[in-house]
This record gives sequence, C-alpha cells and structure tokens, in this order.
Amino acid sequence: MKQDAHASESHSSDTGEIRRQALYLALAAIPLGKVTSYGELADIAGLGRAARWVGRELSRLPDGSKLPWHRVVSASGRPSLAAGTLSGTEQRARLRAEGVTFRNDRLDMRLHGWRPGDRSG
DNA sequence: GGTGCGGCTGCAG
DNA sequence: GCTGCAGCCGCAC
Repeated sequence: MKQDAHASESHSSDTGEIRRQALYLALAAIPLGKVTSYGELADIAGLGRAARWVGRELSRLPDGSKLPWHRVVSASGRPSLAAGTLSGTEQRARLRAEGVTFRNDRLDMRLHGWRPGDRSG
C-alpha cells in the first residue's frame, strides 16, 4: 500500500535528509588510518554512483564536524582537494597523523583503502 | 518539469 | 603516469 502524502509532513526533503544521514553513517564507519573513495562511500551509503554528490556534501560539512571527512579521497588514491588549499593541507596532515603515508601526493589504496567488512578495522 | 553542474569514475590515447 | 572524454546520480536554479 502507498502512504498518503499528508501523512508525512516532512515529505518535502525527507529523502534527501535520509541519504545525508546514510552518508554520515558510512563516513563515520571508516576506521582510523583507513580511507575510502567518493564512489565507494556513495555505494556504502546506498547512493549508488552518486560519488559527485558525496564530494559536494563533504564540502558542505562544518569545520567543527566530528565526521572524518579527511578519510575520503579519489579512487586513484589522491586527495581531491588541491595541495595548496587550506582544506587540502589539513586533509593530508590528518591522514598522516593517523599513520597514512603519502608518496608523491598520493597514498596506497591497497594498503589504506577500506571497505565494509574489512577486518583491518 | 527541464537544464546545468558537481571535491567522481572508468576507459582510451 | 597524466590528459581527455563520456557516463552517472542527485541537487540547485
């Protein structure tokens, strides 16, 4: 059966909110010292291929957020943020602080890459 | 309700 | 390994 529209007063953007929370949950699930890609994170959150949307949401996160946004990098293992930017520098600093080693502005996804069910964490 | 855009991704050169 | 191009999904005009 289908629920009537006026039954859910927050129908205007509840789906978007749920997706956002799913994203936050998936992001919070990334263990320390591990990283994941935008596409992977989107898949984990059940968003499919909405990798770009993930990146956009991460950029909208407040500075005081407890979420490990710095653990999200591109699939190639390179931070999407430019090294010259403030956020880019902070991302690299946080990752290195967690034990992630960089090599030529890139990290080893085979070593630091995380996926749901990974026993490394 | 259609169009454009995005912190991406995968493939080809 | 880097650059260029097309595909994808969801959000903001």
